[in-house]
Amino acid sequence: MAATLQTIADELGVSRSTVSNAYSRPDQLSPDLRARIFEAAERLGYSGPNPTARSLRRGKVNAIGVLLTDDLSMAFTDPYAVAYLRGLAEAASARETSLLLINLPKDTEAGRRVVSNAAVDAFCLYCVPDWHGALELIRARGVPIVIGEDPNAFGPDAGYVGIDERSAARRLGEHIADLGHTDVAIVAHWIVHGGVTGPVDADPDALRYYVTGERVRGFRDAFVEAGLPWERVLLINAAANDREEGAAAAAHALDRLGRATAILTTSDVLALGVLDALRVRGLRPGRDVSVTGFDDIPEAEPTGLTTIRQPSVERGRLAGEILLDPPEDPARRRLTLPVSLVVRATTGPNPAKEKS
Amino acid sequence: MAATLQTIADELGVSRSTVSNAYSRPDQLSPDLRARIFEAAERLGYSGPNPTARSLRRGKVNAIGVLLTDDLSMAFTDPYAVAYLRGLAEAASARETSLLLINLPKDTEAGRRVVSNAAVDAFCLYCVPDWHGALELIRARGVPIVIGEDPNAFGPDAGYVGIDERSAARRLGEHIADLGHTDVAIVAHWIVHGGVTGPVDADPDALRYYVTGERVRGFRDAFVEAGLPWERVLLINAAANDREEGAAAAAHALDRLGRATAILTTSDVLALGVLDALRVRGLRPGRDVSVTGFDDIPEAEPTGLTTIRQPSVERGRLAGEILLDPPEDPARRRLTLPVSLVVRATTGPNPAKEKS
DNA sequence: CCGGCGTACTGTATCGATACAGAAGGGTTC
DNA sequence: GAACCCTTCTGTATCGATACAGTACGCCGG
Repeated sequence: MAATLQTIADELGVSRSTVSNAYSRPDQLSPDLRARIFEAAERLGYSGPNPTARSLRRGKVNAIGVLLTDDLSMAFTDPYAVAYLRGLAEAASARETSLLLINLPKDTEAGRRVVSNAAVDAFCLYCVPDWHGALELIRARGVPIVIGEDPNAFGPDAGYVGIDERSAARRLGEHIADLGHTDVAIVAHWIVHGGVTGPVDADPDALRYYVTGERVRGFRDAFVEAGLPWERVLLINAAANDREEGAAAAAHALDRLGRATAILTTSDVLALGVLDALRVRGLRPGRDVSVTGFDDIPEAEPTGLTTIRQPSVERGRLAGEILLDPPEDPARRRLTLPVSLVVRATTGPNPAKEKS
Repeated sequence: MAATLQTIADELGVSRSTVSNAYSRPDQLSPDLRARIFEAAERLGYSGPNPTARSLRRGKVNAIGVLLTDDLSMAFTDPYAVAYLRGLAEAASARETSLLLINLPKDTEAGRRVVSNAAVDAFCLYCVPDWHGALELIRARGVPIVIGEDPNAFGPDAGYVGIDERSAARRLGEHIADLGHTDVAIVAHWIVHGGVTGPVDADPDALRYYVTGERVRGFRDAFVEAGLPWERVLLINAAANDREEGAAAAAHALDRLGRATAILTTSDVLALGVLDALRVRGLRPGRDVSVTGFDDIPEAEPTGLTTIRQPSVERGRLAGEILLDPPEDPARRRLTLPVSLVVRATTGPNPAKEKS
């Protein structure tokens, strides 16, 4: 039988309230009595108020829920996710709040149980597949939410910290078009969910995964404006957002007649894989084949990768701040952050044109 | 005023217990009534039992606490930590349990508050500095604990999943000694806590940080046995366990008269930094200077790093299993896992001897 | 017609704390 | 000496659920 406030109260012949005050409101009792309470607590093996009971009474648990999809290694492995979580953890930590990492199982019923049982003050959704059934339950929980992707996923009540994915991608597309490339491939994660890595024929307006959809549409915007027919663009699905899949996807663009001279990707990690594929084939990035990424992860700079720089850590930090110190002004709970195009060595003029 | 079980009960004229059963024990009521309860819940905006109240009553919160030191980026950035956390998350997730990442602030008082407020069923300590004041509070909480480093830190009641750090390091030391090296430097993290990167004069028997202490002592064991006087070994402190500090530390061993021909490190990450430092100076790893790591992180293999392979993911997974499904047999709650020496290209014979 | 049993639901105690109104006691002020 | 205040503590209501014993009732066998 573990000691509770009452145990200590009985031991000293004071009220339970007083013992509670000793821990939570030291100004409400004399220092002398407080010291005696702590001494008795120590003696009886009481280590302070039960966090669960306290949370119930206070209506606050000091935790933010972070949902991870079934592939949870990504949360720790993907450099963008790592940066985002770091920002979030910083904001939370500054407010004495912890992060509850919730792994969302594939099984919907189990997913609902896990979400229902999560004692949190708020949820931060930063890359949950939009189609997962547990999302609706999260909204029903009625706790504050910040999302990091589709600004419309949860309606205007949810906070939002994101970037203009589409126009950012468009800038990459324009850069490639300006360099004269006409044989272009796009390597994108989750064009089709649950699919394999390889070329797909998909309508950019009908992609389910928001981020990929917007980025692909942004690429198309640029190409269409540059007069490059969309039908000529090779769309390649990557089954996972990692380096290996990036390399595997690139193979489909490189080992064919009419090899692509430019490969755009939806993330730096995929782009690094594409570069691996080039290296294996003895192709020079930026000369034989141009490659672009997205995110500007730390590895992008030493690699010379042309990419979009986005404030990943900042996105996480701001999400945390919006959840824990919600700004009065609703407009300040929905932020679109600026990005910039970083041109490095992996992009260059279309070699086919140079010759002519 | 949010809806509770009582709201639903009143609406339908049934008892609160019955509504509770609808959610938690479907076999206790007729399917028909259960459906009506869910319908009413939907209508009144009730999203299921409050997790905090449920946790209080059940005495279980379905969460494992993971403490991170103030430098929390490490938890996401350090490859060993990432692997460990992944294993832990897998074990937890399989049991519908979440991970509560608790950032331990530098300020001891705030640290105690955060630990006290953490609603968890168990704690997993995998790299908390041994000297942090909040540790004692964790033990006082009386919840199950598994530690991943110093097996004696919490007494025999705590679970333990680790490796024999000292004998593992000894094998690296023997390997280096066998190759004939006599000018040896050791780059180690946290030889002195809060210190700067650079040579230090420290007694291996008096190091506070357990892992570093054991590994350094293991190196010494090997050297002493090989007849290499410990006084000749250059000990270099790395202020952080990252690549940059590894490179900075290596500079102290390379830019001096009587340059080291072998540099042992306490982690692969540091070793990668040492290799960076060699590259900058045009020195060939395994030829001009031998380098060893520790952990066998994914990057070690392509780099050709000689290191100790340890089961990082497995350590996390087993820790989670011990916490969530404690084996009856106490011996099975304290595991020392095997490691192996992986010799690759970064170690080779002492070039000074070859010449003669 | 009675005992026994299974199903469906109810009622109360309880988990371990905090909030808040109130009371006791001593000291000031006019 | 009455009115008032401050400090220090007390007592009760409450947070939102679950556990468990108990009740009501229909059904079956004998």
